[in-house]
Amino acid sequence: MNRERRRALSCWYLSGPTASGKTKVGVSLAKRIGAEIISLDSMAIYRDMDIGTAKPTDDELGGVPIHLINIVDPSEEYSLAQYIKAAHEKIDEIHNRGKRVLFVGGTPLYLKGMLRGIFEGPPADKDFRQKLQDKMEGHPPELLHEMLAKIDPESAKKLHPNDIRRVVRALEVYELTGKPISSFQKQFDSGVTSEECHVYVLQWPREELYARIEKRVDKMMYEGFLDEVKRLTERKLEISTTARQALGYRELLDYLDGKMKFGQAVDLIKQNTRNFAKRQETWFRSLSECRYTPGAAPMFALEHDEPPDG
RNA sequence: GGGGGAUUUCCCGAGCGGUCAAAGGGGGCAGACUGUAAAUCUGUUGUCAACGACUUCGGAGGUUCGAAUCCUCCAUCCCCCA
Repeated sequence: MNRERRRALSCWYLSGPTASGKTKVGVSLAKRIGAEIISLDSMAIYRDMDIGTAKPTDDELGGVPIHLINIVDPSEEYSLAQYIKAAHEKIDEIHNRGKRVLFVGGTPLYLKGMLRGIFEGPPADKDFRQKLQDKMEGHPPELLHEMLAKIDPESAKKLHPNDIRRVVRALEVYELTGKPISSFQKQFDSGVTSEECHVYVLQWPREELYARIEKRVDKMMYEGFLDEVKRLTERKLEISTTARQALGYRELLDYLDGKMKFGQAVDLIKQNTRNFAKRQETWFRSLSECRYTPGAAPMFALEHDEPPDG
């Protein structure tokens, strides 16, 4: 196990699907263990996107420091690798201050990136992707997959021909490094057990979770979510593709573009959020590090579960 | 009061005598996922002792070797003329 991974595993984590109550529980947990919070959220990194990302307010934080929110402008793209790098820097900073680190958030890919590490690969290459797209003009998507099968049969076998994004990335990595992406990805498969780390996942019965989501979306609308999105569209800078795919924002953006009625947009936000929550849960199930705790009454058994040093 | 149209599996919606447990979409459920991830992709979805059987297409009858598809009556909804 390398140094990065050891460092990541020395931190505490609180995750769970959207609307599971992570912020509230996270803040109280942070206070109990003397931690600063690092947000584990792919959208809260954006400034000016507050209501829709359910960013914690100063009031909710009650003085607990939080990091990696409001660090990029909505016009900028952002990626997994950037997050992981920034997070590791933050961990060092906080540890040097003699505090513990508690990650709080619901982006499972980022969670896995912390827990299992990521591979040092080349960033996305827009030119390459553009060229590939031009080349594919008029050809069936299976052709890409066939191309991949020739250079990296292992990845091709794992990827569905329709999974164009991943097929393209695999092709891209090969083009840029001369090595198949499958040769980089081997290390992430095995994780430590939940007893060996502090990764907590808030859990709710599905029905209750869905009801909480509905309620929360209504609350966001009441708090002025639409105005927040309007303000975003009034800026000079275009909203980046990463930022505009945030739940709620994309539906409201479509509404403002006249693509649907307001009520439809709100219903869609609820629906898409429910689907997302379900996908998050699939992730948690796949990570051996996760320890479940009931969202309604999380218990952290601090007395006989001493946190690791550092 | 008269004329016309509709009723399909959780929802929307195809089907118009056999190849129909019934296209497609939505939803549900499950899975994948490492530089777009709150994204993207995949599988599954009547029941069962399940390569076969059984029950479904508003209800009840009928025609036919055979019906979700044709006929009759009933129910509900919609439209048009009064």
